[in-house]
Amino acid sequence: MAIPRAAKTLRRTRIQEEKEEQILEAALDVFSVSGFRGSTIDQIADVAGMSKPNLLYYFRTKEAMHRALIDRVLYNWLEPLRAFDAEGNPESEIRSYIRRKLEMARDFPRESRLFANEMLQGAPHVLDMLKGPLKELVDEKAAVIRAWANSGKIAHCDPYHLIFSIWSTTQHYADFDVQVRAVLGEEHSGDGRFEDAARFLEQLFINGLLPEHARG
Amino acid sequence: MAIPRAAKTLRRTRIQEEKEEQILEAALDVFSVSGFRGSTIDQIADVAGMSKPNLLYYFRTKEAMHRALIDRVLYNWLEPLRAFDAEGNPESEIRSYIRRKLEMARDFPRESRLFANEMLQGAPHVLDMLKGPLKELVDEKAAVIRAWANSGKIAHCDPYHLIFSIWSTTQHYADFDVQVRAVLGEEHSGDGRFEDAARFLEQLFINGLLPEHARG
DNA sequence: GGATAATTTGACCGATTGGTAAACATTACA
DNA sequence: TGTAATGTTTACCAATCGGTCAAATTATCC
Repeated sequence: MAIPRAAKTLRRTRIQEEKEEQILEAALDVFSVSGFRGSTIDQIADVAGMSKPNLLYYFRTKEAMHRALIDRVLYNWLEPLRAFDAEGNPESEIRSYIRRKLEMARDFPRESRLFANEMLQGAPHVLDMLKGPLKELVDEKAAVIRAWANSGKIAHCDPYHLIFSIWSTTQHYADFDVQVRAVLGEEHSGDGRFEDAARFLEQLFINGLLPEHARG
Repeated sequence: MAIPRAAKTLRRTRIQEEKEEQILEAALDVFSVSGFRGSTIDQIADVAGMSKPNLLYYFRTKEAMHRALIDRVLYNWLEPLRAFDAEGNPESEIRSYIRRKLEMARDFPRESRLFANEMLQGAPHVLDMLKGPLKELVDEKAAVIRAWANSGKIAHCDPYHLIFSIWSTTQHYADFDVQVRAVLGEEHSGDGRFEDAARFLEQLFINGLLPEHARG
């Protein structure tokens, strides 16, 4: 007789690890394209290559699947911002933050779209995280940027909007990938496009933030 | 006896104009949040304050509603880019393009989210428009920007990525509004936030594109 | 006012939705 | 190897989905 699913968490079997992994991978595929409401359990089961009830054996509801997926993806998503270092040199810190965010957009576009979908819907599942941990992290990094500006290392600017603009420009290449491809033409895809974007954005932000005394 | 709906387009009555307007307004509300798949006709009918069959009297399918909505919204959406003037002065053209896009994000956030949703899903309903009219328009404006760079009026840069970055930074304030609000705190909403964003972005793009000879 | 066209509604349809129950199959472990 | 725990499947459910239909209502125009 099957044990009530609440007990499942007491000891995790090999099969549990594998199947949950498999399911979340499929869920990422589906949720990142259609959002929560637009995705169906059947779709996810299809992609995961298992039956719907089997899927529901591991995650009791669609909600639970979505929550598990977001939890698992969230931590890594904020890693680049966490790595942003107050002790470092502003130019190289900003440069490598842009690089890292751009690499994530290239290597984890589904994760980017998952969040974008969530934002468009008003962040019903992650609002607390935005107002809590995310805000705190951004506040901390904004203070760093402000200190750089005050000591003349970069131009005076609103650090929050600077962070927003790095987020938006880099994530754009994941979230609006279709549009970027349509406008540039298919020939400009792959690494060339990535390098062009990186070069442009670094130029934009580095020159855009050059301290006042460094301009003519 | 009701006339076949195909004949409806021959002569449009007052009621038709009003109701179609009412429906598209409601559809914008719903589609912009949940995307095409995630939205239901019942939801839209609810918001529009009319019965589902009545709604389907004006638009025969959900698809038809969505198409009509996108058609209606598209033209205005590209207006700022169309207004981008080759004859003008680069700095003021870029400045006012940013302004205009930011105003649209502020005044028409639902329209912005409608497109964002469409992009995330791979643009199933507007791909031809992206590859056709949009690409042509962007190609044209990119040539203008390139000419400005070649004549030393602005720094050399990839004009396509410049356009992408203006799109993404400005639309971010509509599409990721929840996140922006969560991070800035509710007190920083309204026009103050808009002005801060405009100031920051103008600074970023104007300084970021300052021609090489104008830097120290 | 009456005829006619346009609009609106309630009742309904088959397909799909999220989710369940229980029988069945497999695994882990003594 | 036996058996209890774990995993999988088939069949199913009520609710919701996109959409139809015919009857009822309202607007238009002579």
